[in-house]
Amino acid sequence: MNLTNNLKHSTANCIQQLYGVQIQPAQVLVNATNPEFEGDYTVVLFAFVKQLGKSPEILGNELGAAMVAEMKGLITQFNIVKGFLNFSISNDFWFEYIKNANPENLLPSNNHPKKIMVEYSSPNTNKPLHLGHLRNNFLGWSIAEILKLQGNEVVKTCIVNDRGIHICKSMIAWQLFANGATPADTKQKGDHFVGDYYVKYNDAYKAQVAELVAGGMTQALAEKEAPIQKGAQEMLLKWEQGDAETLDLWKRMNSWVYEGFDATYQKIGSDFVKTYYESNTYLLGKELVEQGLTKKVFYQKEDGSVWIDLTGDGLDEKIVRRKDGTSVYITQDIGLAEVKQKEFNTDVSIYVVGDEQNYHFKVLKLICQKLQLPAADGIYQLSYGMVELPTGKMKSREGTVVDADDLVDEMINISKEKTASLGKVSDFTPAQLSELYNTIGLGALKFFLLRVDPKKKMIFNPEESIDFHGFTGPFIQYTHARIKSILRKTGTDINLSLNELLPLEKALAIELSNFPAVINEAAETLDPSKVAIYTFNLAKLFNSFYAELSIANADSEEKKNLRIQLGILTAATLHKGMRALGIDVPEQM
RNA sequence: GGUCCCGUAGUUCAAUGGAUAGAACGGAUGUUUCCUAAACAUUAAAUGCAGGUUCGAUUCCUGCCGGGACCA
Repeated sequence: MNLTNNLKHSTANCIQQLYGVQIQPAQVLVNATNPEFEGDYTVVLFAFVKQLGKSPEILGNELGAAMVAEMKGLITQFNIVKGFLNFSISNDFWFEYIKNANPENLLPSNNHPKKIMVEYSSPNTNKPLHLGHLRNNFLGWSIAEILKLQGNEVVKTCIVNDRGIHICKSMIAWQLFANGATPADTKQKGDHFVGDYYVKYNDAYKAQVAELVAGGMTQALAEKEAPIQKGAQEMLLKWEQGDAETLDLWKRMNSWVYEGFDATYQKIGSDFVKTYYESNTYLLGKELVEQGLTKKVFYQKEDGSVWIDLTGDGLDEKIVRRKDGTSVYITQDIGLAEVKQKEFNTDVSIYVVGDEQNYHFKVLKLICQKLQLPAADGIYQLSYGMVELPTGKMKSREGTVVDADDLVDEMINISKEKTASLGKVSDFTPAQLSELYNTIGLGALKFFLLRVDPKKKMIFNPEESIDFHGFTGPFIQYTHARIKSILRKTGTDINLSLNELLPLEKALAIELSNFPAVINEAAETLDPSKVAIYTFNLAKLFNSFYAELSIANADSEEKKNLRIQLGILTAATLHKGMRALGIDVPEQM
């Protein structure tokens, strides 16, 4: 239990003893004391003033005295300002904390570990990954890592949308325009190669429509009649009928795409325990639709289509099977939820999916609940906002998509230039340099996308967003490298003896002690930005400490050892925190 | 038409109903005989509008204005 929780329990306890009133510890608000007042932690009393019929002054005095008595040796004194009860924590407590903290074990304890699935990435096979996918991948990976740090068992999965009309568009364009070319021939990454044919399809389609319109056809009709469009539809039909030639081409082109994806995933550090393919799962919901009809969860309309009425839950009616018997998007998801549950039997299943699908997931969970599927209650969408450009949304048709591979490469290049201009790593081998550029470039990118509350849409400005100063990954990486550099010089073989703590030393100890609570909070709210903000604040605090107080040349051996220990703990915490974001921290930079 | 989300310094982001709304970038000014200046210190600058609830509202409620998403 951390100190904040201790204070909450003690507050509840003392109120119970003094006034016989029951209060839940969770109701007690404990904050860090505002720096302009004396104290370390503050209990906010206003909430209890009315309930207990006491003025804040009297309540504060009685409660403060009782808590000092109860937590003797821990709390040294208290003061009251309006309704704020400020407690000072003893120097010895913080010293003991610093002395006993184990840099190898900084994590929260968890008595109720869960088995949690995190599904993320979810690409289409007709286009390469873009900036939006990067946010998804980084979020998914990070939240999985944070949940692991909290002590849970995590299964990372991916669903690949590998079928449908959009894939057929790439396929027909390839047949028409490629002359049998392959990614190997053109020395192109497979996903980009296939994506280019998707673009070529759209160009050809537009040209054909324009031609038909010029020949006197209406726009609407032309859009239906364009030969390439008809070709794609025929191809989809052949695919569904299992036509061997079509399937061969489909497999061949998808394998190119997967090769490209794998390269990107490896570069950005995404991995999966299991990858599902929609081509294998898209029929799975059908059985459940039949069951739902029997259970009268669904009903059939006169035209034969199958629906569910969710108006009682504040939503609409939703179709789950078309009149021609084909399943819709949500039917597939119901089937997949069931399959995943059978395979992994998880307590919770988190889907990392953009907020444009909020409604879809609300419906999905409701339907699963009404069907009484075991997976139902565990379904949770980690909904994240769009990444927009200063000019607005990314639009592939207008060529304003920021390509994931391009962006990653650019970040690495910038980190290379920046590192070279500082000239601090002249002793690195070429391989070490290359690794360092990757670490810094990806660190900057990941941190940039993860430092914002996932729920909010964010703006990415290609010119201005790339920064290596201030609230960035490289700032924290630099702080870590700097600590490591100092520790290499001072050594880390130390013996700690009791010290009076200076304000900056104490502030660092307090900040360090918050780490487990931050991990818990990030895990509970599925919000890696909490970890990003925390690591930044810790690094900033250490940099102030560093500028103010010398470690290697401290006034006394005791001080030196104390500060070395603070350095060890800070470095370890930054390392753990950044790893939770999928970011490495270099030993030197 | 219905449902949902979002409006905070010039810009990008913070702030479980709590003390004088924090950071970063950009702007201004300083700090390098001493442990990594990708750093540190000082400084100017913001809650869309109008009501309401509350001891206290960026946060909750209502209306309006502006931006976005989804469902037909």
